[in-house]
Amino acid sequence: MEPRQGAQAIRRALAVLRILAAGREDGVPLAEVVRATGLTRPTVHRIVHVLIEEGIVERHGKSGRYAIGNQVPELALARPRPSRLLIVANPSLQRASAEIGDTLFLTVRTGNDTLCVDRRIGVYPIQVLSIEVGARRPLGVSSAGVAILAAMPAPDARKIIAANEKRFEAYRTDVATVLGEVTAARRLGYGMREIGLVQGTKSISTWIKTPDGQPAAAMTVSAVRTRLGPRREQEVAEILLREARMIEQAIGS
Amino acid sequence: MEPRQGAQAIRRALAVLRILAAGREDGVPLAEVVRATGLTRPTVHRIVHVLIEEGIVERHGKSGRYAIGNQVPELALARPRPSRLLIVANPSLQRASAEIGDTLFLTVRTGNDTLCVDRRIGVYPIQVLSIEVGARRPLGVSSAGVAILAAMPAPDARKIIAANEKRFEAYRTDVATVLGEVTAARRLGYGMREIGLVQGTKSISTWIKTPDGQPAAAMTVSAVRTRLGPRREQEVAEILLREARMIEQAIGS
DNA sequence: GCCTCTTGTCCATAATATGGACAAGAACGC
DNA sequence: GCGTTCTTGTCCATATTATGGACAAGAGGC
Repeated sequence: MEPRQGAQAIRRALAVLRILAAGREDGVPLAEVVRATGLTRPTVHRIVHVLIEEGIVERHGKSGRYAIGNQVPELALARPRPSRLLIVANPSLQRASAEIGDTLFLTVRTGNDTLCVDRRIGVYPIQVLSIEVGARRPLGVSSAGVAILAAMPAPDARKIIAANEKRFEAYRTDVATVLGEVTAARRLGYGMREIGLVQGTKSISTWIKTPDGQPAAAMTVSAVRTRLGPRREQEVAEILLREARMIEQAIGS
Repeated sequence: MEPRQGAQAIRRALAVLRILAAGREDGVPLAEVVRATGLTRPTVHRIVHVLIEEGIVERHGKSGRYAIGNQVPELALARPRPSRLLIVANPSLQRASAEIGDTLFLTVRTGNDTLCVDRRIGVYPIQVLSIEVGARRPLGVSSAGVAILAAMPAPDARKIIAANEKRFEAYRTDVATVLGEVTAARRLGYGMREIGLVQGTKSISTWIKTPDGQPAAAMTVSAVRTRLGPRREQEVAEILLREARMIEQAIGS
């Protein structure tokens, strides 16, 4: 798969779109897109404004930030069915959520990003709700991303981490830290972050591989840190690992 | 709004995507994309294959057809909320569906296309179900498209019809026919097709305008032709017109 | 007022996307 | 089998297109 050429502009436009997607409803300022993509400002400006004319991007009146526009969900309607993963993961999420009681996430890999595609609220009265379906982050900044990186061949993981370098700053991390976390996750057998993206939370993630051995998703539990001591971390990890293996089975069949 | 330049390739890629979206799950053969966009084959080929590498387009193994890929719904997750129109139209659709009993559609305009965004099945035992949420067609080939064209200034409508010319052939119609239907719809006050896209069906559509006077959507009833004689056509049209006005009110407030 | 941040625009230039021409595969008829 | 007519895929010289340095103009802080 040597990169086909003659379409630089299209690839750049898509890179811009993926950064804008990470900004969700609020959008992203132009300068941030410039930073994250490494493109020059005139180029990003031109791309973004053409995409606005085409209805693919919107500009928020007040803030001037750029966000994914209306036409993207319209194009998405061409694919009506929910993904196979979402269907086969459903019973596992149900079970694990009931057993654990804390917030559960299903996160997929898409390019160099993680994307939260499902969330289950548990029964415990304190729940970490900051991450929503649709949340998108560079691979490496969340425990789910660390888990997915840990499950792939080290050179591939390193490549992705290097590609995301420019975006790490916005999440207050860096290449060295991420590499360390990935190594730790490989040793542990699951991804973990003592300091979640939200203050005072802790997350545990297991990876889910497709039949060809590539990690495609992660299952994550997030809770206030005090609820995930060493003992309970072990318990939760075992449940997640068990369900992850079941989902892998279900994908295969 | 003079078209900004320096992004021909991006605009072309989007034109390709919109054609692919009309093909839904089944996708569209390359030759058809070439026809519909008016681009040359090498250009379309290059664009489509770059989009495949980027995950925006997929190729169906068996048929070799090209279709909207996984990443499009993934990008769409960045916009979680359903559109305002869908929310405010809900009670009207409910009411009209109950009153009429035949299948009801809500269709929006997106660029030069119509896009079905909601469908309600009625109580009558024979229902026209061939059009699904996500169905996308050139403006002019469905009664909803005719209604929307009829509700806009004649020069704008003519421009769109001309732009869609190359795509009409696939739907067995042409510019002259569409122009005739639009004129008829203007006179009637609603759009109508004695011969629906599906054999033996008939459709009636009313337009819905935004506060600025631009038609943004249409509400359609489709039924087997025998169920929509002149008398009932009148009745159904009155209900649709009443509800369309109510939706317009609701959008404004 | 000044400074620093952002976004927006211009235009000469180089690099990029273009499409004519050619090739190969698939489906059909005979 | 062979010819015909579809389709899709590839090459590469060319000119058109996208690029980005430089400059400008707002917006906000102090």
